[in-house]
Amino acid sequence: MLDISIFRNDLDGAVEQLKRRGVDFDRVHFSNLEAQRKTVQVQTQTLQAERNSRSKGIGQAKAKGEDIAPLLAEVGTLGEQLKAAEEELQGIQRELNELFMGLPNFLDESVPEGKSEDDNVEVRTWGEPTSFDFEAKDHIDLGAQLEQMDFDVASKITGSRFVTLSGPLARLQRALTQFMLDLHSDVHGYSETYVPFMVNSESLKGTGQLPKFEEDLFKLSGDSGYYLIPTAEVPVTNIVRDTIIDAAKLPLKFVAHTPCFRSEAGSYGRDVRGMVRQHQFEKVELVQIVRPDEAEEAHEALTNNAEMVLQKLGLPYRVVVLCAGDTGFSATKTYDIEVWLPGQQKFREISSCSHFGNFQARRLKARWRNPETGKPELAHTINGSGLAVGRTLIAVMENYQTEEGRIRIPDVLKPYMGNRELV
RNA sequence: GGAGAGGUGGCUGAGUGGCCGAAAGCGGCGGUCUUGAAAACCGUUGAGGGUUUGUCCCCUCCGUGGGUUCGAAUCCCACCCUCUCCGCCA
Repeated sequence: MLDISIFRNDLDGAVEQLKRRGVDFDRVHFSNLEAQRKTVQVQTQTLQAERNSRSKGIGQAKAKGEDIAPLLAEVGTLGEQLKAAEEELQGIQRELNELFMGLPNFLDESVPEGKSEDDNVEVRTWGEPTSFDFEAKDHIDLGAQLEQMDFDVASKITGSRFVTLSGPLARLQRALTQFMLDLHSDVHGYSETYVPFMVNSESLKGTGQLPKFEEDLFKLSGDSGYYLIPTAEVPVTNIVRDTIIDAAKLPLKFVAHTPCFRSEAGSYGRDVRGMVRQHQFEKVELVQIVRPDEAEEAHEALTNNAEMVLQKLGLPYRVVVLCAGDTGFSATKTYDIEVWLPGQQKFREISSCSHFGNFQARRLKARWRNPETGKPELAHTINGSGLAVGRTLIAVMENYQTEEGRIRIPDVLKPYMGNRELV
């Protein structure tokens, strides 16, 4: 959530910021609401103060054994007035809160202008697109030929956008997961974390998926109100919800492997074939909770941590910075890492590394105690995939395929694959 | 699923209608002492918001949401969560 005081102090600037995101902020509506809030809040608090002092007076009179009947009569309709004022204030505050919960984060100055993913800006590339002296297949054909990847069986079991893996290919996915977890925990200093795969709505509000993006989520039936997680970001970041973190403990660095569940509402017709876009996929997620003054550096570092997975695997990729129109709701700046997929002759997103500033922290009430001021201040949150395992599996298959349709196993994965050479 | 206990400040834990934003202890911070540290002693120490820049005043917060009352941490109702015992179970 954005800081409402920015809107109070510099409405023009705030409106301008939102315009970059294509949000047309209704400043008249806001100003009216805010003026009402001010009036009603002062009125409410005045009435509360009066109630408090009169009640105190009655208590003291009673203690002295005086007659309190006249005092009680004086209170009169104060209670009713107060109740009415409190209800009005509550209504206004609810409206303001709803308004602000629906506003996206301000963008970082360095985010390029633009409307769609076509306007994202390449920051760097690593490696050269893999070339073959034969006709390269995509992962769908490779998986089918190996008879270790089956979309038809999955659609029988469940429906579209699911897959089954079997044999060495299933193990390869597990190997990738293990490799990523080990790299991030042993080398990059993240703390391995296991979390629930279902979360309550408070957690989803905290990280920004709710209230605006409910249609992207799978909600469980029954009374629990729980949702399947769309990313480990939700449970992991919510570890620090409603906490004040000791400055000495920062930065907090978590790595978690979870399945992710997404309804993919609105993506009908996109990537319908293959494993690129599924309702369920595996992901290794990196999350950092940091001091504001270290956030930008941490965002770069986290992105590099994710890139390192691809470098170790020898998979060519590029990094792009998302433009204004493509940057997600809660993020102030996002780098996407895109891996080269020979089957599509394209770079495809395999990781999204975002800096949220204090946007999530304000919703989460995630704070740290600044030793300089002694006061709690909002932390900054950063996260990124390190990496999307399913898509990494695809990338390995397509980039490491042989003419016979087998998959060579990257060196770093061999220990996890019983030292075999080929799938 | 059945029975019971409990949710209070960074932590432990008192508090059953007004003197309670809340005892005490621990922890933290500052100081005295010390070559330094520890110990001891003294002081200090919750969060959020309004108003205002007069740092004086005011408001809210004792799991959450309602209710009773002039007045609620304290009484009533609902819900959530934690723990213990029994049953069941991966």
